[in-house]
Amino acid sequence: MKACDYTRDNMTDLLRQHGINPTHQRIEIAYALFSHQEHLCADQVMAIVNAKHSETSKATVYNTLNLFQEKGMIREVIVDPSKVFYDPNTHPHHHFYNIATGELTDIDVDDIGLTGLPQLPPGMVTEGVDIIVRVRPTA
Amino acid sequence: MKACDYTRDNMTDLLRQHGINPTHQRIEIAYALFSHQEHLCADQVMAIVNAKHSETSKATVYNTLNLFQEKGMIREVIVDPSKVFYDPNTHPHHHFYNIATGELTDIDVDDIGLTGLPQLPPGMVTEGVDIIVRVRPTA
DNA sequence: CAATTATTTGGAATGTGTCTAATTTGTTTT
DNA sequence: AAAACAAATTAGACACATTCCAAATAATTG
Ligand SMILES: [Mn+2]
Ligand SMILES: [Mn+2]
Ligand SMILES: [Zn+2]
Ligand SMILES: [Zn+2]
Repeated sequence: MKACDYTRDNMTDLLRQHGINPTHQRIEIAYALFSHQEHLCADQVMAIVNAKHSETSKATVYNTLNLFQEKGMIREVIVDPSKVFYDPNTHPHHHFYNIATGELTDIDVDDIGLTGLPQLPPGMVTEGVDIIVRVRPTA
Repeated sequence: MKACDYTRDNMTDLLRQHGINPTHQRIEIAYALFSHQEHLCADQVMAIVNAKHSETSKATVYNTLNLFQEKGMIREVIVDPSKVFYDPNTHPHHHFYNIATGELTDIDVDDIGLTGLPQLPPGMVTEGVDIIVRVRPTA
């Protein structure tokens, strides 16, 4: 799917596909995340959605991002102790994290090989593997 | 160094080795982290240090943990959006994160192999690579 | 000892994120 | 369509980790 394919109508379908009732606010929040194709935190989403006229409350932005995540429509990225980033890319992938700017960049999981992880204790299952490469501009 | 080798006297040396002036509070905080050999967050450190009589303020705990980290004596682990964990193990290594209990377990870096990381853009250097394996008890 | 510097401290402030009870919106029933 | 019911949104209070600040203490220097 190309970036220009992320229309509000497509967001409505996407929401339905994830069993989420499409409302004005939910469509706008989904559109903010998917049309930008970026890793955004809650207050950035809020700023985008309310850019013209204030339309969506803080509570709804947080409720909705958590709902999207529970339904598997987006993913959380934990790299910054002060805020959560939300990622519209739910395919398995990893991240470069620019510690100077806070910018996140995807790393395709097909490219990388990871071996030698110790066996899990019995009764444990892997929920996911996150690789974060912290980078910074040369001093 | 064995666990029983972490005495308060050794902490004094360790602090000096990192260019940190050893004070009562700094020695206690270092001792809390190194003698436990665990991943602790700020309020756990505070609880340990003040277990008997309240001796160290919240501000000092935070100041000191940040100082230790800047001087490379300990390391931050970012896995939980609500709090930072501090790790007395500064050797390169990775982590299991039990999302049910919040417990962190080290993974030795010698055991694992990681290949295929894309080349960095020019002017960028890698500061570190963190691999976090999120695990949970079988449903 | 006096002066200076380093460290610690309580408490206020900041910033994310959650909670709650009231309102609005949407849907179903009669 | 009006009433009843359910779902979603909202403002603002709240919680909590962390930082900030200016005053108090402690340690060092001359
Ligand atoms: Mn969440
Ligand atoms: Mn920090
Ligand atoms: Zn991503
Ligand atoms: Zn560790």
